[in-house]
This record gives sequence, C-alpha cells and structure tokens, in this order.
Amino acid sequence: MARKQGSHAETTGPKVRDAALKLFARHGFAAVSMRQIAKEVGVQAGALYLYTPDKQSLLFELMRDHMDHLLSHWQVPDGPPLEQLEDFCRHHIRYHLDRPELVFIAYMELRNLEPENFAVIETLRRQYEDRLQGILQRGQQSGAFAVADSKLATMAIIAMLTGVNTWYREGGRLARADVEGIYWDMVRKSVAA
Amino acid sequence: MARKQGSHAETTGPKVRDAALKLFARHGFAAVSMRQIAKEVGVQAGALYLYTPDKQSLLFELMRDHMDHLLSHWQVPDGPPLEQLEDFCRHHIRYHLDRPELVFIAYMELRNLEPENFAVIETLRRQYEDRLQGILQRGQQSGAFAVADSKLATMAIIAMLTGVNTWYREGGRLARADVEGIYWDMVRKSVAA
DNA sequence: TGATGAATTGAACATCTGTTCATATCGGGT
DNA sequence: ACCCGATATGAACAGATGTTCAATTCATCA
Repeated sequence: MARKQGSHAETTGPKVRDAALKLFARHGFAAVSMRQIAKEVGVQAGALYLYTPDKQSLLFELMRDHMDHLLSHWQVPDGPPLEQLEDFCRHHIRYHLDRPELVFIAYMELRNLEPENFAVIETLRRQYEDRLQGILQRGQQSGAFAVADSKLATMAIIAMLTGVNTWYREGGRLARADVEGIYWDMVRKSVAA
Repeated sequence: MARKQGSHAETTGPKVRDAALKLFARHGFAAVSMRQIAKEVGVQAGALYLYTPDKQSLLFELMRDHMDHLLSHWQVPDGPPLEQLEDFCRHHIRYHLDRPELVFIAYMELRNLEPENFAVIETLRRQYEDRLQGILQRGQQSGAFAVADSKLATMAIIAMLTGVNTWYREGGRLARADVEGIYWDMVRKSVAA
C-alpha cells in the first residue's frame, strides 16, 4: 500500500486541520495523539507530516490563524464610544458563537504552546484587548462611560462575553439575537455614566 | 531500598495532593504523568498508589473537595437582594483569588473527568450557580434589579468575576480590595433597575 | 504510453504511559 | 529488644507516544 486513490494535498491538508480542531477542542491538545488525528482524517499517522512539521505547529497555526482572522474581521468603526462598544459586543458574541471550537482552543490551550509561540498569540490577544480598552478610555474621557479602571473593565467585559460559549447551545431557549441583546444590555449598563 | 526515613502517611498524603494540584494547574491533567507527580513529591511513582487509587481520582477529588468547600464556605445571607448580591460578588472574588490553582483546574479540566465524576462536579457547580440565580430572581421580583433573563445574567456575572484569575497578579497595580470594589460596581450597575 | 513527482503506507525508533507487585526497610508499640 | 504493620522501592507490564523513512502506488503531463 502507498498512495491512495483520489488523494490530493488540497483535500487532505484542510482535513488534517479540521480533524485537529475538532479533537483538540473535544479532548484537549495533550490528550489527543497524532494517530487519533490520522484516524479521523482517514490516513496513517506518518502522512500527517506532509502537512505539518509537528504536533505543536498544528496547535499554534490553528490559534494564530484564529487570532489573525479575529483581528482582521473587525475594526473599531467610526462613531461615538457607545456605538463602538455596542458594535464590539455584538460582533464578539456573534463571532464566538460561530466558532465555538476555535474559541475554546484559543482560551484553553495557551499553556500547551511553546514559549515563542505563546508570545505570538499573547501579542495578538493583547491587540484585541487594546481595541476594547481604547473604546472605554475614549468613552470615559467624553463622559459617556464611568469606568473606574479601563484595563479591568476590558478584562471583565471580555470574560463575560466569551463566557457565552460555556452555556449557549443551538436550538436552546434563547435565540442568538436575544443573547446578543441581553449581553449588550448588561455591558451597556455596567459601564454607564 | 524500601521505606524512607521520616516517612509518614500524614506527611506524604497531602504532599501528593499538593503536587498534583500544582502540576495539573501548570501543565494540565493530561500533560502531567504520575512520574512527574512522584518526582515533585520526592518519591517513586509506585508509592503514589498508597494515596490514590488512580490518576483520575487525584483529579476528581481535587475538584470535588474544591466545590464542596466553595459551597460550604458561603451561604446566601439574610437581607435584601442587593446586599446578597454584593456579598456573593465580594466573596466570589476573594475566594477565587485565594485559590488560583484550584479554580483554574475546576474550570479547565472538566473534560478530563470520566462521565460519572463529571456528573458529580456538574451538580455541585449547578448548586453554586443556582444560589446566584435565586438572588437575581428575588431582586427582579422586588424591583431591585432589572435582568432580562436570570439564567443568562447568572452565567454572565460568574464568567466576569471568575475572569479575574486570568489577569490578576499579586503585587500588581491594583490591590485585592480595589479589584473587589470595581468588579462589584460593574455587576451592580449591570443588573440595576 | 511512459515517465516523473506527489501522496501515502507501514514498519521501525526510542521513550514514555498508568499501574501492579514482590521485596525491603523503617517507625512505633510491647 | 523485638516484631509487625505501615511505607516505600524498583523492576516489570503491555501498550501508547511523536516522529522518521524506505518503499510503493497514484495522478498528471509530455
């Protein structure tokens, strides 16, 4: 046995990525073996190394691409701080509910990154936080918000919004739009002047 | 070689628990081997089985004891909902800042629990959430709060408060009391009528 | 049709995994 | 001083781990 029928790098490559995403999210990076990923793809373990230099890179690239996309997918819009904050909150929830596995990995597997990789992800995450903090600071200056500490408020809001992924289930009691609205309402009030 | 000088079950038992706590928090359950735990304790791997039936129990008992203690350490006090909520928030932050490792494990290692163990921890966690939800519901009825959905608000508040562990560092810019006060202020406003 | 390179296998590597157990030594009570 | 149970060792188990590589088959283009 060797090369399989219908085999293509353009097909197998994404499959490897998807399998890793699914299994890392479900069982955790450390608990998933290369052989399990290979089985999910429908290939032998050795073939994975045509698509990734090693297991660590599989995790790192998943996280880096996620953060890159998160940052490029949304910019702070023009407008008053209150509108910017609403846009941030609604986008954050929508984006996170659309990608529960990537979000889960990005928050859970930081400690499994090698130091250099960790530093890269930390920088990207920090950029995202800084956008929110900027909004809060400008709103504080303009009198639209009353936040005692913009950094703490940033962390508090992000933690609160990201938490939606721990309980939201498709087809549950609340629709996405409801969730979005209720969270935004809480955030709005929490920073209100 | 066999039994070591100064060996005592009352000494080694807690050491095993502490080593597991420290290493699980730092590297994750799946990434830590029994031999690493043994090394941290200063003992051979086989000796660990004098103190735990297996690795899974080590994790489960850590989590169960944590949740038991969390529940017994605080009850909803008498008084108006606003005061109950403040007590909850301040206690939650204090309790969590005092036990960063246990908290981290309790939130990160749920998926590494075997189904029966997971069910036990889920029940305990649910009890804790229900206390907060009860406060919010009573406040809603009395007109003290305006929460669109008490379950969602419960999850939002707990996520926000627990998030303090991701960024707070001892000796940083803010003292614990400051953090407690600022978080409480945000929560109070977020549910305000 | 034939050749070339891309895609994959399957075996092999050394090392690590959780757990068990016969054996040995230590601590404390008599 | 002696003994027994508590406490530990260290070797052994069978299997899993990430990764490499020669060998092999397939897809594609001349």
